[in-house]
Amino acid sequence: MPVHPAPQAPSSTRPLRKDAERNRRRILQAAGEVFAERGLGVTLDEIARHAGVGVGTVYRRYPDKHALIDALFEERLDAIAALAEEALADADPWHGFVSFLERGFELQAADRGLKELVCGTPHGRDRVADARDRLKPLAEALVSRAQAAGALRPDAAGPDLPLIHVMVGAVLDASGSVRPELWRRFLAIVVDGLRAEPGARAPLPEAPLDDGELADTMRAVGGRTAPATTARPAR
Amino acid sequence: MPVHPAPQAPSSTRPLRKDAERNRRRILQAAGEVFAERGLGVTLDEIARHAGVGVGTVYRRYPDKHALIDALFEERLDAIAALAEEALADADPWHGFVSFLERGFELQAADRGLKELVCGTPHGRDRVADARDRLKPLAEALVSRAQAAGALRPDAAGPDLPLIHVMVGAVLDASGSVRPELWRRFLAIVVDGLRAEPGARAPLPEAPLDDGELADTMRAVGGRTAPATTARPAR
DNA sequence: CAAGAAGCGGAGTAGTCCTCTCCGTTTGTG
DNA sequence: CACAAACGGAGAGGACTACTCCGCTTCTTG
Repeated sequence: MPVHPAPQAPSSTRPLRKDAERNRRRILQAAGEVFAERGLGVTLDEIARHAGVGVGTVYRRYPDKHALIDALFEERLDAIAALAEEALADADPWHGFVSFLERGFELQAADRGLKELVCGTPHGRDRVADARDRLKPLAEALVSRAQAAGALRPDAAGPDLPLIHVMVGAVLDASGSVRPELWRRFLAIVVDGLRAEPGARAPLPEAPLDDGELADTMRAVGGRTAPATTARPAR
Repeated sequence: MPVHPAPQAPSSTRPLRKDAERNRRRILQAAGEVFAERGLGVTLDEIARHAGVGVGTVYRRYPDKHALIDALFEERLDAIAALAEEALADADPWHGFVSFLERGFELQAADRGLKELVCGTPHGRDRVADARDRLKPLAEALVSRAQAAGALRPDAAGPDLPLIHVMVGAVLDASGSVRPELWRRFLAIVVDGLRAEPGARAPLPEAPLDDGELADTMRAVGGRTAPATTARPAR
């Protein structure tokens, strides 16, 4: 296996050749676009084509797909943690809580690859696990602060948040290409269900789907039949 | 486990040979069990093994996988429509509405194949489309009856129901093997969000996940990286 | 402005997984 | 018992994907 020196080698080693550096940028940008649009499942061949380089070039720079994903999403995962901190600084605990959810989904709606990373795709590995660990106490704080303020129902809990992401994320996946903003409607329902006291409910955003949209959406859900949990009962 | 009404060739052709008939039953039962447990993605080889017959035998009886699924799930889809009619007969419109959701998810929690069929997997084809068409007016009625009674928020709509299935179904998929009943907690949140007026909220059922369970669950979500909307999967 | 190092492209390899076929063998039936 | 019906399961064939290899091109450097 050929050596793959520092992927971006900012310092120590001598700088990349001009064309190599240009290609590195192209690859990163292409990967960003393609992952965002079609998810982490795309092949590196596809990214290479989009970047206008050969696959070999991609593999020379990033030893495998995972390394590329890692390099690409590091900052984006930081952005989510930053979101939580921002929300925690919000004067109104409930508003902070809700806007954390909304912002989070906005990011995910704009980037399918990010969504898959957040929702536990195996590609994530360490970097994502780190991000999750960093996020956990923040989410916990967000929840208990909103509960202390009497706005969030007291029987909700920190570990419910990831599942809420799973739920609304499923709507995103299903309807994303049909009505990109539909998730707001269902997040609103969930958020209303999380309120401690139902005082002021805003009307639901986004009209319900019409028949045609619904048909398209349901077709998208099962895109393909899930690969059926392999025989292995556990890890 | 359920009844096996008229096989499929009750009249015209002459009855199957004794062993053939026995195998037909075995296959159907094995398919029921395996699809329920692992989803529609399992291979026919696997079903054959489970049934104790060769693949050839399965293919002789059912020209392809789809035909087998069709034969197997017809009655189960009817059961869901029956559920809706039952719910419509409930004296309390809100209770009818909620119990329709609950019963529906109970069925799906017990049968992963059914869940995939309901949630728009491509395998369904005609039979499922029919079932959906039959269900639509019933769901619509369930919704407007509950709204007329002032129990369901007026800005909810019939076409929201399938998406609610998608949402809660996602929780089912994620946590099914870790905490099979967790969906009840999130369905409760959603249902509380759908209430017109928040009078009597019951506390959430099912404790939130603990850290270990959460980790297992999130690992299950992205089981595999979604195959990235292919350009044209063809047919 | 050479010459050799660095980089490139993309066909090809190897691996996985799945559906469905074929045909020699076994079993049931009249 | 004869012969059609049914069986089993190896393997053909197809789809896809991650990654490698090596002859050719492009930079850099003295």
